[in-house]
Amino acid sequence: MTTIKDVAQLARVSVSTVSRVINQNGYVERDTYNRVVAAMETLNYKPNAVARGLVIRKTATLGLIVPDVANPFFSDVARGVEDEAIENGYTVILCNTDWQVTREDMYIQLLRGRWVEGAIIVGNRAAPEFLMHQLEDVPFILVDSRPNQIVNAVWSNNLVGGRMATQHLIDNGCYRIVHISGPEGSPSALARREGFYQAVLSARNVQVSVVSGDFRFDGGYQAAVDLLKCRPHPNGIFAANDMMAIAVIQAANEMGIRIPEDVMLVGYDDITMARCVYPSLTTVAQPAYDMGRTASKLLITQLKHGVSDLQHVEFKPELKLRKSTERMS
Amino acid sequence: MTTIKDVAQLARVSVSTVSRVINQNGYVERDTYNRVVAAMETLNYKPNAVARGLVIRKTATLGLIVPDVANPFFSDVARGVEDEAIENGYTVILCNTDWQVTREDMYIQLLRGRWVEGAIIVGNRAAPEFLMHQLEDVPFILVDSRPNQIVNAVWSNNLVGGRMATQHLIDNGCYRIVHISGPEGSPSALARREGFYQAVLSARNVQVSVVSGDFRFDGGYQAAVDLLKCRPHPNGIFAANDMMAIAVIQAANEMGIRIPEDVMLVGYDDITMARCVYPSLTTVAQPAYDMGRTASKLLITQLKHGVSDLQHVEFKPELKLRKSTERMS
DNA sequence: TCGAGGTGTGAAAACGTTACCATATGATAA
DNA sequence: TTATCATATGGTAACGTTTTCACACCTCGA
Repeated sequence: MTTIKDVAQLARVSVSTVSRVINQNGYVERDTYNRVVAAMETLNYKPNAVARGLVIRKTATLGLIVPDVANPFFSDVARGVEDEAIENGYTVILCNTDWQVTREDMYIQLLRGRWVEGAIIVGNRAAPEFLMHQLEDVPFILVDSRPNQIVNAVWSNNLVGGRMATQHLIDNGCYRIVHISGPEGSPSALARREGFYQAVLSARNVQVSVVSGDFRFDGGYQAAVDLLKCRPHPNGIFAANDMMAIAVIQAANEMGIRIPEDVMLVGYDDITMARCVYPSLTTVAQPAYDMGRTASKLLITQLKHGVSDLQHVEFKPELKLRKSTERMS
Repeated sequence: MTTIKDVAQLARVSVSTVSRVINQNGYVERDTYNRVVAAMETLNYKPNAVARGLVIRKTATLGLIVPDVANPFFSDVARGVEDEAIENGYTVILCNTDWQVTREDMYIQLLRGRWVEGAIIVGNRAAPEFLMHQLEDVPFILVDSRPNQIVNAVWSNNLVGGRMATQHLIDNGCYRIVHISGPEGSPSALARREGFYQAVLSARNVQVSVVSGDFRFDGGYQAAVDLLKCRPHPNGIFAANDMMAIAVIQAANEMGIRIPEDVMLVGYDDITMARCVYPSLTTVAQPAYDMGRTASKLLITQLKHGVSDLQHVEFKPELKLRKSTERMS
């Protein structure tokens, strides 16, 4: 490992001078400059960000914590965050919690220990108060969280979304409706389920139940198989996200159950694939990329201009009608 | 920001003692220990990993660079890498290059500057020699790269895979075959294209062409629309990955072109969705999760037991036959 | 000729931590 | 009694940077 000292020695100058060359500040003679640059070149020297960070206490890095990168919604959010960050000279450290609270906590420690300048936490499981305590002086913003009055957040209204999805099933005549819920502890999953309850509560003659999923294909598949084995099986399913909804389609296909004739299906997220499956999936859309981008922008603004007021941005969910709930009459 | 000094002061001990408490080494009296722990608690003290890293030169962190987290293949690799890493006490910093060489380079600098102990680079665009130069003494392993004799690597044989996919189209009677290629600079895309050429070269009476895609849905969609507008349009398409293949399905659906009757289609990767689209997608499977996991394991073994011999692990691609190439006769 | 101010350079003190060495106390063995 | 050893703690030098201060040199105008 070559250090600034080695460079200084080879260039026959002090470390101060090398530092000045690296950071392009202070006076340094043309000749000296060239000598230093040449020395850095021959030694393949790269300044050590760890030591640098220790001194200047700036890292130009943002931390991004997501529950599951393999989920298209979250990876789109991540892309939005990253694009905005890079345009503003920040780099992004992405951490994947796999929906585990312990991993979330671990990565928060990691980020704080690495002195990220700000953090974006998507689908946080820990309470906002706890996060504030953990992150202490690191500004952060939540995405896809529950609305709350304590911290900055970007979210789409999952309560309304869940209600819309469910109401749509009811309006289409479904009367045995099942909700495949997201993982316990996911704020958006919780809100969607609440929306589901709100909708069915005001409906007449509707049998409902909720089974728990995990926002993953496999979990959704398992839930769907169990569900569709029942006699009589539900005639309306609201899956808490598209991955699970697509798993339902898969299971139904294999079991010879027709969608939408035998059972109608609504998903959530409107991932790209929702249009491509057969039958195409009715789903509640939320603008993942924009949400990420917005969160990133808000956080960066705060970093650049100091603390600001509490910022809340809400996106409106939108029901996309497709074949999986089309009436055949 | 509270430091070890603050803790020492509050607990009325020296920083050395606090350090001993934190790292659980050396002698420290029960009473002192408790006092220090209490002090850390009240101050909400978290050791600073930056400073720590500077001294002990170990970070227990791995760097993972992927071209596109939104691509299911890469996110599955990432999950594999991460699961293995965490089981071994490492945390993973994930970086997303968006297929841009500049970002890849930027993140390599970042990782090196942050003193990751090892790096896993997926679908590298830069040459291995360049990476060796850049990363210098940071051990690393390539995933989904070209086979080469210089660095450790885990890959599946994309050449054979590309050949298999193409041969399958030929065997099914396709005679106007188009390959939608992956992004320029992606090693696996390149190999698949070579496999394509090898297969068509040994075939008689086959018209071929190659158009370039980007491994993304949108790029594949655009390519597909252009392609299917031609008269006569191709009757066999080999898309370099499943995302683009699914985009082809989408485009074909919209244009009233039937798959497989009018045009047969093969993808690559066997992502979960490949089974769910209509028609289900014939594709070349590679075990993304296992590849990531293997790479991670290899790297960690090397880190723990010092330099080892050059390690190469090859996975065999496997053709999954589904409806998109089913003969209707 | 002198001082002011711009230019170029180096020494040394931070940053927050760990590791090593020194010192002190008490217990045990010769 | 004295030497040895385990236990407990503090002081201090690193780690690789940046930044501040100090000093030296040069040029220019009065």
